[in-house]
Amino acid sequence: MNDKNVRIKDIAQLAGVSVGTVDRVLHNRGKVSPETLEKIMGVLKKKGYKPNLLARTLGSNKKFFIAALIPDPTLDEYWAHSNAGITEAQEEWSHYNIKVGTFYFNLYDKASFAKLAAKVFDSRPDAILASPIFHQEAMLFFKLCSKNNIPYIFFNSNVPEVEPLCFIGQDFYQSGRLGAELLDLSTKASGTFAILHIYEDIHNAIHLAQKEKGFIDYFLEKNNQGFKAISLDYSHPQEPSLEKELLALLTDPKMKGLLVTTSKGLFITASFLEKHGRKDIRLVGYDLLRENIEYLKKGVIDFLIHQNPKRQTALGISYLANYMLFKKTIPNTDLFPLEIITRQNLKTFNI
Amino acid sequence: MNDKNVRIKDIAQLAGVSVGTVDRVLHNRGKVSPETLEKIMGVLKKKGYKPNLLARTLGSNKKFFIAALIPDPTLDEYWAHSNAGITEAQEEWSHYNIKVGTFYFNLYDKASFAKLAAKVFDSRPDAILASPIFHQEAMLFFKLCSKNNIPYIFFNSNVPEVEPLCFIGQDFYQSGRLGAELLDLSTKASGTFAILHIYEDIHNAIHLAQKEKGFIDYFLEKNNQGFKAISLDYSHPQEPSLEKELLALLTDPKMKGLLVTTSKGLFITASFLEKHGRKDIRLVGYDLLRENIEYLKKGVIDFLIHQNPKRQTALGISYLANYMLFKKTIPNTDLFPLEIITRQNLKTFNI
DNA sequence: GCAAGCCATGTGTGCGCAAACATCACGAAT
DNA sequence: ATTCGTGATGTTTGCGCACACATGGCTTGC
Repeated sequence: MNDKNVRIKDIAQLAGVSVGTVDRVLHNRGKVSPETLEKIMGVLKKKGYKPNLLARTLGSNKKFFIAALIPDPTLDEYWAHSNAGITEAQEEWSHYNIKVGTFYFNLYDKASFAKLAAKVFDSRPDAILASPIFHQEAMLFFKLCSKNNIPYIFFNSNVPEVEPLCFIGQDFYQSGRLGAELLDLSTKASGTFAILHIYEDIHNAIHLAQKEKGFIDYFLEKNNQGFKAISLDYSHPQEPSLEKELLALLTDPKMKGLLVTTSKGLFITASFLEKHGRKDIRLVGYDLLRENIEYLKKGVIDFLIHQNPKRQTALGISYLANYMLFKKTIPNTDLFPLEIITRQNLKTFNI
Repeated sequence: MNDKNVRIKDIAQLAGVSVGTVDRVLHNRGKVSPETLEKIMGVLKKKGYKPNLLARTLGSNKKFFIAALIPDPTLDEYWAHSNAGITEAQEEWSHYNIKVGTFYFNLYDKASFAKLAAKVFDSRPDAILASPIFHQEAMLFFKLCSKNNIPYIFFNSNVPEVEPLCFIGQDFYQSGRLGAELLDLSTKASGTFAILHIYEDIHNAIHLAQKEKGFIDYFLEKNNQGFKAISLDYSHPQEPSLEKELLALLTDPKMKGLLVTTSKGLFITASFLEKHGRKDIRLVGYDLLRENIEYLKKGVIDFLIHQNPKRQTALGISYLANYMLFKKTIPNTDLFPLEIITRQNLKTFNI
């Protein structure tokens, strides 16, 4: 085969037409007779034409604007990581005429989501990356985007009803199973295991339910071996009452381990366990937040499951850029590996 | 600030010179008077000029050739993954005038490495990605490359003496510590733990030593709690003798867990444990090879540590491409996270 | 029968840059 | 004084493509 790249010019020459006609074929701009169309298509396929993407983006002097709609990173450490991923990707794609604008809503305030969504719409973005944590509000907004042909990718949580271009996140069911397994492996004895939902807001109820199902299923499969799994909800935790309830929970001498589904609930539980000196109870939870890391190092938390929020958003921007710039097809869903963090591999994740 | 990108033309205009002069400054091509140089530098800094990398690579119609020197992927599943990463990256960068040529040497044959290295050199590559598993031979060859100003990146193993542009791999010491920790966590009792080196060839002796040190150190820190760590070498394993030796090892009733440092040694050990029904001994090892995955699923292996060979090579190519194309600075070393694989998160790594 | 319209196709320009090429002034050598 | 070299600078071309624009023939309608 010929080593040189085939250009539009070459195709035109081989088909006996001008570059303009080839261009029309490549972009479906019509006004091409069926015969020449067929001829050009033939040559195109035969020579395996691949557009030079550099020249393409250079030539079409388009600017793209991506709006990122995420919770305020200053209010929550987890979202700060998401935000960092956006910043990183922004940097990376700035060369390609891609600009990213961030819109931060209040994690605890549905109304602020709706308000910001309106702002996003007003900014006339070419695409949107969002964490649609308020289901109803998100559904409304992204239906509107759909109508206006604005593509969007979701990360962290999904709203499948509005069919995003892609969902980037984790398999929560499997995540619950993993949590269960880690407790199981690190105890190697039958007993009672609990999954705790400690949250201040309801927006991630769906995740929690899925995690719970995975957790329960895992132990159900071991049912005949004396394992018992229980699930407990602590919404809107006021410190004193929560502590009393947790204490009640731990009166069960068979209690072997806890999986805490929310990252903040985790370090609350950890502090509790530490305070009461319950070293015999294994503790597993989510996310590399500062306090969780501290408790992991101390040995109060045994395993952390990492969601890689930074990579989620960076990939989201990257996908959108590729989609718009290069018409790349992107996967319908991209579920990240469930990464297990312990004391010994923590630093290798250099957070 | 002005929204528009500043171009060379703009800089030239502001400095009252022509684009040619600015170009000379940007590329250190000399022939610029000190005054104009200073003036241009000033404008450059003031306007924060950033070259349009698309236009740059388009304009300088350079082709780059990267040679990848790795063990024959058909002889070993681990290296097949490395090779897959190269293929993937090749695809990704083909648009940017970057071509990758692969050179496969025999993993068990130093001479073939030297021979292939010569071929690599003859191909006059602009850069090299290599796994320098034969220390001496690699040292010789890359000294030559160094003299000829051919940049190179190492992955998997390192030869720091020849100062590669970057080393991509894992922290083997920490990896040994992690292996120890996983055994420790999944037994929660004092006893004897062994690190086993089972290998057919000596080339990765350095890794093994580092892993061993980490392993031993971990348990040393627990010494007062009745932990004991031993290390055993089984080079050139002939199945019968190896089995006998392993059997001898397991007569110690206190034996709680094994860390096997080589991926092939791992499934040999697993088959042995399975055969003798030693379910009480925890087994930890390396790499997502087909057989290891089987034993993980069966529960014979408890944890696998993933080295992500595919991502190592893909990143290596990516680094070299960025280095040559965009003059991007790349890190001196990039140590990958130590990823822990269990039955429950295995599928989320979609190997 | 001739202008208007339209379809199929060809041509030109610019994206931002690298690099070859051109100019020009000034001083040294003949 | 004329030539030549050289350092400093300006000008042009082309990379491969998108897209606006131009052309030219052929069909309509009156």
